Amino acid sequence: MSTNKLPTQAEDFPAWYVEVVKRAELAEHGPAKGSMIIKPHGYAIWELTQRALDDRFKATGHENLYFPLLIPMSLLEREADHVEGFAPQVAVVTHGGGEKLEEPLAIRPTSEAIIWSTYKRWIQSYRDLPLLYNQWANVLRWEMRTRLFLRTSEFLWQEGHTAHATADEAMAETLQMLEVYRQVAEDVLAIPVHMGRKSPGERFPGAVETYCIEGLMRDAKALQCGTSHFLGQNFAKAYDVTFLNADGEQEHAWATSWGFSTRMVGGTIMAHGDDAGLRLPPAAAPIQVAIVPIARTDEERVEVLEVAGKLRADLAAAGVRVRLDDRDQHRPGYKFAEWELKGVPVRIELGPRDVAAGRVVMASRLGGEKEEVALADVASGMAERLASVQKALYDDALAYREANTHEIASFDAFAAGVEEQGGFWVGAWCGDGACEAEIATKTKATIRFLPIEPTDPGGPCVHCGKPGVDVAHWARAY
RNA sequence: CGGGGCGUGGCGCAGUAGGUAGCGCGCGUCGUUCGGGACGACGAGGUCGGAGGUUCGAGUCCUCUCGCCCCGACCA
Repeated sequence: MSTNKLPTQAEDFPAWYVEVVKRAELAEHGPAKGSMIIKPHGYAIWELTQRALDDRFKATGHENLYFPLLIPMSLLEREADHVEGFAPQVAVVTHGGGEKLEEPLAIRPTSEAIIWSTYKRWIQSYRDLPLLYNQWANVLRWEMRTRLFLRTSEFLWQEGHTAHATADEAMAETLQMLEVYRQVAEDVLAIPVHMGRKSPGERFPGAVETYCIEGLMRDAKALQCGTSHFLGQNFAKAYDVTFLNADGEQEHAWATSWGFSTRMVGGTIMAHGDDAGLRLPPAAAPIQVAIVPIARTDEERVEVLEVAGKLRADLAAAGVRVRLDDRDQHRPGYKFAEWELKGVPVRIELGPRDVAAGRVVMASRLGGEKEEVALADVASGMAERLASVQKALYDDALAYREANTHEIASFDAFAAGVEEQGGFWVGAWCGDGACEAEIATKTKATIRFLPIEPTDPGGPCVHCGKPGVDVAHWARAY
């Protein structure tokens, strides 16, 4: 690991980000363009996120299944908007077994096509509905520009695909999963998010409505953190999925899909990190507590490690993810810096003086003074301590977002403000896609979201002056 | 696709007029160290992205080629 200083967030945020990802051993570039090797510390963050999501999926009645990576091109091409939206990003397998394939196979950029072509066989009657399924998978999108975690050509995610008998039920499902995403983003990753609706221009290809959770990163740029789509009957029509309702009539099924990806590991880094590196929310921290033993002599080492080992066992028994850093090739100062870089929320220093006094020295990744805590109280008080770190990170991010959210007083102020300080800019929008596009061209800011229910802004569009029909949050985004 | 950059020990880099490859970190052994990124000694490790060419001789010059990264347009 390099011991040079990190670039600071203020001088070069993108460089800071890449360096943190690499030095904290979250991930590195794979050999193929835009690909990523996720290392154990990064993957463990993803695993914790996965578990939090999966538990909630199960609790809301969903089951996991798995569909194939390869999709025959003809299948993918059935839904017009969907094809048009994804065509430029699809990688295609043309050869296999040393020969050119009869029909090229697309590597899934998302799985609506293969899933809905299959649902056709699974759905006959309203009694077969709803289908509440989710899959954990990798997908591939040929991106022009990539960034570790935030945008890689291949990424890991979950994609839920549900089928319903009525539009109302499908819409309720769409919003329910959006709420699940909000909970995981806020309660687990400690990233405050807005729940909203995408403008037609930002909608998922093939969706009737796209809802999203949207967060603000430490550089005042927005990040789309998860999306939940109400697909209407578009896919059922494209893939001919019909069912007989209770009145004996054929109907097309109603669909939703929703996804949350490894991008959020990047979001967690950018929402909380500081100039010393990562700051992980305890709920998503692979290691919540690192114990650094300190000793000079062999006798001290034996004595300290014995106490440290017992402390580790006590913490583990209390349900804490704890690491005893007993590596002897590094001195304590090195370890302090490393665990800070890796974002471990709480560090415990344990040396001969502490052993003698029956206490430890505790340091929070959030800063402040080191604190002496009686050995006997460490394990019992840890859950509460971690919870307070979790809350503090969330509160900090929320305060940052509030401080970087602005009402639009005039278009010029908006354009200048978004350029100089970033953040969310809130104001009235006329609902016209052409106007939206012009704003994007002029400011590089896009509508990140509209309220879930259209809301009268009570004034004219901030750009064109036509009557406003909705309240928009604009920002520059990843 | 447009603009820029880079391919040389594991990582980051240097490389003289073309003369047979070096530095820092890391790695191994030993010793001293250990409460905020330790130090010393010794040691291991490279057909310089690939192919062709010029030359007595190429990391270095020429031609071709492959790949990756960064910045913009596309996107979770």
